[in-house]
Amino acid sequence: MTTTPVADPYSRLCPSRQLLDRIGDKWTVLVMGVLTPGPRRYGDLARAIEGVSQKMLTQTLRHLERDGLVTRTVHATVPVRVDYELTDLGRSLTGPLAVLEAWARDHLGDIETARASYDARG
Amino acid sequence: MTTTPVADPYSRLCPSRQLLDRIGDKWTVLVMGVLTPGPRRYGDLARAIEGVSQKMLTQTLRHLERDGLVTRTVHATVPVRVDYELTDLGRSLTGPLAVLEAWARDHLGDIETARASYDARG
DNA sequence: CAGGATCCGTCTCGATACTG
DNA sequence: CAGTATCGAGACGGATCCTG
Repeated sequence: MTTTPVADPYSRLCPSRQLLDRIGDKWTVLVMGVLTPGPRRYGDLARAIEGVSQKMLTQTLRHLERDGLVTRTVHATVPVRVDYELTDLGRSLTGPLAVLEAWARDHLGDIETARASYDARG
Repeated sequence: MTTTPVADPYSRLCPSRQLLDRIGDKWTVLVMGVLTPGPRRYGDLARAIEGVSQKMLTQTLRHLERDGLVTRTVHATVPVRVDYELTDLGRSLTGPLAVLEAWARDHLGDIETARASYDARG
């Protein structure tokens, strides 16, 4: 390692930022939440996550699969059946997500309150 | 509590999702990262976070202030001086963020690898 | 059943120019 | 120094139609 340019001190170096780029979209954490208890079929996911379109559900699952967080298994039955399941890597992420969720449960109300009083004043 | 409609089971109920809506944008975690050690001036933030525009830095700080995560203190000197500092609420969030960062440090490489092999095959 | 393809609105973000 | 105002590009997400 003769030349290891640091480049962008923050945008490159901050791992949280890179991670949030991957899980910060609208549906990823919801999908992972449904998959946490165990494998689910495509249709189950679609029904469990109310409001998601097929496009976004599929796109989210593809991204999760691409990043090695979820496996996609096609059963050659009639009709076709596709199961999605968290990988070990995916499961290792549920812990940190639970930490976030716990904080949110405890403090989202505070944010709501702060925002309300901020908006009330100006 | 006679009527407590659950409404959207997931999009409303998932606190992680709501939290990510607030910290999942491009600059928030970076700003909080710089503010974690202690108060910083506007210009310090701008210089520390390379690549951020004044517009986005200001907008991010306003949002953080609005949500009660950061305080903004104007010193009536010449020239003007403005300090930003994490509130107790803001500091309470640095723990969960550190957990995320730790996971990212340990596993972002795995994601990178998975993605590379996924792209290589198709 | 489990998607793929397409169109289109919205919202985020960056660049630029100007101000107390 | 610490912002504000405006404009335009591009990403993100939703609705719809079609397929093996």
